[in-house]
Amino acid sequence: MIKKIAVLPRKPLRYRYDNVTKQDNSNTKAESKIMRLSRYFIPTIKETPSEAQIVSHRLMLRAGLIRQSAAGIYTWLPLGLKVLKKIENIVREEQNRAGAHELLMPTIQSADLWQESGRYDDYGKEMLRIEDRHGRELLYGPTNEELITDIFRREVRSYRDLPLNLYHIQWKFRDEIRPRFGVMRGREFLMKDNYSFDLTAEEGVHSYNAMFVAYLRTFARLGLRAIPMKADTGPIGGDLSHEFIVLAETGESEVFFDKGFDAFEIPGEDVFDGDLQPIVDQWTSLYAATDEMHDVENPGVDMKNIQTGRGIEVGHIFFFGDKYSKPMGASVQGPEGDIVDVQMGSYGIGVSRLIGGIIEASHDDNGIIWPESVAPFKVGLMNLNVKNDECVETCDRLYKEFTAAGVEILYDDRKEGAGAKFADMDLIGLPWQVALGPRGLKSGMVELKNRATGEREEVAIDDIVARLS
RNA sequence: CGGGAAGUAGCGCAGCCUGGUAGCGCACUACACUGGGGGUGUAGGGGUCGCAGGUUCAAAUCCUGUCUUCCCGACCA
Repeated sequence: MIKKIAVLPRKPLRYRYDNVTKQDNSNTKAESKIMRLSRYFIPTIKETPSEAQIVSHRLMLRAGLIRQSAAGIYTWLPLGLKVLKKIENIVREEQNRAGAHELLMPTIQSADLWQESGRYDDYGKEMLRIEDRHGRELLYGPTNEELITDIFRREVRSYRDLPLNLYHIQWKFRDEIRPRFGVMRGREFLMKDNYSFDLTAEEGVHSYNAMFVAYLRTFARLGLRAIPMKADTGPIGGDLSHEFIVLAETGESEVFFDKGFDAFEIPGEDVFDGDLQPIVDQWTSLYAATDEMHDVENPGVDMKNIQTGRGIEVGHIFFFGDKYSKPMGASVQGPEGDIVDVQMGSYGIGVSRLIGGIIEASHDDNGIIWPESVAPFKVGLMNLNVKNDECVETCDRLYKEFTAAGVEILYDDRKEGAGAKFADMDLIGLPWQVALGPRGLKSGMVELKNRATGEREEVAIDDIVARLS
């Protein structure tokens, strides 16, 4: 049988790059045209979805951040994805600052490595196992110790290459018996995990300390109050381990911590060159424990100084020495020519879970209250009357000016009533709301509202862009 | 995995007990009015009742199986 094949013209294909390269590729400008709510995609829900039990899950569905795809598996809608990326970036910046290097390991792993470490059988049903067309055993990675150790042992031979700290931000899958609480306890989740390699235990502790400090800074930048608590090292093992617990009234577990934490300062960004031990010593000097570790009968501490609250675990750091390096042969040649098993630590932050944590810690009856650092947009501009030409013109102008000033702005130009716009804007939770209607137009003022405090003030139309830039 | 519930329009639900033309509210579409806190009216569109099998003249409704989702517990970033 002869198939007719379309013959391509002989003329060489020539792409015109000029038009593309001349464009301004800055995010703000590229996005500016679509940040009109009438053209954007934020499907908000007025009613409470029945399956969502906790406030962050409800608000994430209502504000159009996520939609459930299967139990514990979610699609990230544009607004949710924007927040996720912002969190991811803050995590990334602080990791880089602390000296870690980013790479990206795959989600699908071969079973071989896991058989070598012995965890293929140990991990149990929580690990999602897959078979490819050739019958090879694969798995969707629940964590990456095996892979990273394999990379390390293949590429690193000498103590001169140490210390080394590698991280990635990648989707993981753990087939939880019972996923719940939306993104807080999903099966698929985005996690930053990293692994430090050092020659000696002392240097390993230094790497641990760097991560400890990086975590303090990361959570603070996310607008969270996180307290490091001594953790049960559990199956991962090791001597040194802390959980970072974010305080939120609706947290999953009860926590007990010394009032003295209130006075501690978050380390500055230049601390990594110096000795970190005093910082870690300070933050670990006071009592702090989750209900698992806290003995109510015999707390071993004067409860008069202890406050209780609820918290959500958002990070966990471990130093476990040669627990994995020894069985997997991750060693280097030391300065004396001897072969030394490296000292390892691993450090995790639940990036997707953090969105839930942030909302749990920051919301009210009307919706989400984003900390400015992770807000999907800084400002929401509302045209309260789209039938009024002058309103439209003025709002369009403000929108352009905000965009030109580099302010991340969402412009509600929909043909909705004012009430609907206010309600959606509160639900979405942008830090600043700018409302302009015919009434304000007459006096030359817009209403500026701070979402967090609820404070409103009149600001001259001509001043508002500068005010929020 | 143990215990408990639920699958009917995009969302929230009624109808099932007692089998007989598939409903309500919100959302959606069109038009008009309204225009500073989810406004009003008129007219519309949309559902093989999770799936499969069985009983019956007839099944959303009764029976069996199955899948999915949610809640409580043990587990966990």
